[in-house]
Amino acid sequence: MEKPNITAQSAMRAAGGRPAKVSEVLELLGRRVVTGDYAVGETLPVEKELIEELSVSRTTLREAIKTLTALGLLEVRTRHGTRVRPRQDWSLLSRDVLRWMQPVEGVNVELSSAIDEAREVFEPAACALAAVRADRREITRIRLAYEAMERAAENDDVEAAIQADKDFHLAILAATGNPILEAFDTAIDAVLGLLFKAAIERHMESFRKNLANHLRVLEAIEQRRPEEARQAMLDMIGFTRRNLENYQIIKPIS
Amino acid sequence: MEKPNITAQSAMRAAGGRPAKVSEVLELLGRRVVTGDYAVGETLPVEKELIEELSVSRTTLREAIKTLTALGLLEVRTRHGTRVRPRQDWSLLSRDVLRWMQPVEGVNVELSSAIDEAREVFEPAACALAAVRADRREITRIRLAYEAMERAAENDDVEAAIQADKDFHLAILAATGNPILEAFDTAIDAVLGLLFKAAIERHMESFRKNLANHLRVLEAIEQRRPEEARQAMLDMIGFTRRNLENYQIIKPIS
DNA sequence: TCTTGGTGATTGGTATGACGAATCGCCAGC
DNA sequence: GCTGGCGATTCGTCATACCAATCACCAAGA
Repeated sequence: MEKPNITAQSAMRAAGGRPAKVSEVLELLGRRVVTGDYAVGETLPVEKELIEELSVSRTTLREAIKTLTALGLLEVRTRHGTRVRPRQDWSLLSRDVLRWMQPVEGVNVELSSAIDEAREVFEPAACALAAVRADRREITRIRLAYEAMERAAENDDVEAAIQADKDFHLAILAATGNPILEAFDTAIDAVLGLLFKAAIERHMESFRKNLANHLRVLEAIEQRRPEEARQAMLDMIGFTRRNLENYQIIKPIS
Repeated sequence: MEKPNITAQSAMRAAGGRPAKVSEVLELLGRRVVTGDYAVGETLPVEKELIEELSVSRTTLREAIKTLTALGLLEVRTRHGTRVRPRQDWSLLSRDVLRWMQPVEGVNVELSSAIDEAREVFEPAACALAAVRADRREITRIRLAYEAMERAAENDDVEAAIQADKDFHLAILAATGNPILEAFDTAIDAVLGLLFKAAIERHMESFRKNLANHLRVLEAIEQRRPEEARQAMLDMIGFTRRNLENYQIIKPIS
């Protein structure tokens, strides 16, 4: 049902229960980079200093840095040190990077707005594709997510509502059969949780009102009507956008 | 002008000129995973065996595996070994992963089709956004790329044509001001090269015919007409798609 | 016979120390 | 002042060791 979601976050505890050191270092350095603690273009302290500051072995430090390099945050050159790469090279669709970019409390309005704008681009198209290509299994998954939303609405269960809403969108993405579009699911998964949580907690009623939009999407996909599905998703995102703007979780379109 | 493009590929040679060992191991293991040499869900040989097979130290092997883990290809659990994660978790927008997924000769039709389909989704939208938001600098970059395309057409310079065409599309993406959309530039950069190369080499004339489409996009952006820009890009992609289909570089829409 | 408990082997996680290669900065000599 | 070289710096790689968690196996006891 759920994918493993192996991220630094979830991997932070080794089987035993103690936090894994590499993950700790990764989290710390990753956050320092995205928060600008180490500015773009800046050179990080040399290995020796970081080892002393963090009290870890060189092995551990280097493994963490290898991960940050793979995520596009850092660039290591022999003898020149470790530097922060420009923002456009960061893997913004990585769970870890997205998490680091969100403040511990609240939301990153700039980033959330960008993701919401991207949703408006991808999700209607994904719906249209899903209406054409989804197999029975995938449609069932979408329907189950919708039904879970209905139950959550009845029970006033915020957590379940968020989860079901996310599942609904992820199921549609998965039904496009396009692996490139599916790559976007990380952003959906990582951020819709935040956005919806902020919105739903403020006003569960808006979640209920949005149920009808979801149902339209579902039915259009079931009936193999791509253009209706596209339009329904567009309407839904518009509805959501207005809510998010009202709560200042995202900023209005420029 | 050009971004550093630090990938395993380019990092394969350390400053000296000798290939870096970690990168070699990374390339080898990465390709084994995406080619299915190590199947999804399968457990890789234990560290000791890989060390012996590849004749590298444990440090080197583990740093390579750390990178593959960050790219979503592998998952390491203490005492359980290293396993290949399901395909939908792979970072398809990473240069390295995309490269591994393309055969050494020719193109991966499935993947190329998916990327082309994704382009049709986000590039028209990117054009519309660029028409609204691009600043003078960004518009200049787009125009310069267009002019480079014209020169390449005059000179029958295939390499320059490919590069300029890529630049044109990347410049538009960069002008959206949306970092999430920009994240797809990796896919564009890594794959348009392949696609265009295959197409242009076969028939430079189609590249020339496509110039007018590019000009329409450029002018619409300069004149701040988002809907015209969107439509122009849609037309351009349709034109390209027909070519690619003819050459069986991608498969027809389902 | 089945369960329970221990015990050693396996496997990844971390720490250390060492050496190499490339490069930078400084200083001496021309 | 310029040039050449030498030492120091810094990352890349290697070898080894120990730890913790877990698994497979076996033996003792109910």
